[in-house]
Amino acid sequence: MKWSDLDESWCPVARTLSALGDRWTLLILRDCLLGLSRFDQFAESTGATRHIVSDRLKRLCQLGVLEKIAYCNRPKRYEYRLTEKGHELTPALMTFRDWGKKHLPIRRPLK
Amino acid sequence: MKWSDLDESWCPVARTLSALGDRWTLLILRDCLLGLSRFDQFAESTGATRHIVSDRLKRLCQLGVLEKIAYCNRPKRYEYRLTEKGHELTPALMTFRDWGKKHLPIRRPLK
DNA sequence: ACATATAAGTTCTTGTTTGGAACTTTAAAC
DNA sequence: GTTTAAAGTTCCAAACAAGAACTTATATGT
Repeated sequence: MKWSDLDESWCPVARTLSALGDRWTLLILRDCLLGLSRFDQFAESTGATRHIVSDRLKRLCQLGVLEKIAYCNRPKRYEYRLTEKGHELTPALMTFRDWGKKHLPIRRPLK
Repeated sequence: MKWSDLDESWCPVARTLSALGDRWTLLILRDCLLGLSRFDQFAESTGATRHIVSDRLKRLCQLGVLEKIAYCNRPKRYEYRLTEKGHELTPALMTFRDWGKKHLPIRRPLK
């Protein structure tokens, strides 16, 4: 079964993961919660390639999780903002944050 | 940047997603919460290939999110159970469940 | 006027991951 | 001794990702 076919699943978790559960997408949403909103910021902050950032932002807008807003007209420049729908995912990211803090500590190289 | 390099990120969300945030992994954890525990059950329920199920179960055990327990000795057969560490991810899956129910309704074909 | 800079992408090539089906192993059941 | 079952592994083709270079539109400095 292809991943994208999960959007027709009876299970709401599967449908959500089909939409958001690939690599990078949730990381871009983390950035939005941290206040980032521009293409180059997402690319730098996440480390994803520009190609991926472009693809994920497009899909998040189609889903209504983000909205694309012109913040400058000449030249045309856009930023991306979480919608209410997008904000409703915050608790999941909080859970991942807490879980990571607790169970995946950074291994700092000893000096 | 490669996805797996995120495990060294300063950000706990990124570290968690590096561990669990690929396709299928969270879906296997959903199955565990629904009470499934065996290889073939995961393969059938998620729709992932056996190859992927094998890989993800291995990694979830290494992470300590699941534990592999023999439930039969001759022939050797194993099942997978959520650890306490694994159970702590439940709130994230609940959020995805609620979000999917609310925002991604199933489009049933009209008869 | 001309070169440089900036933001938001797109394109190209190469390498990695996934999807689907078939095969393997161990042992019980018919 | 053939079939069944669970839990994997192996193989190949197709889809996806990584990294770098290129594009477009405009503003800024010299």
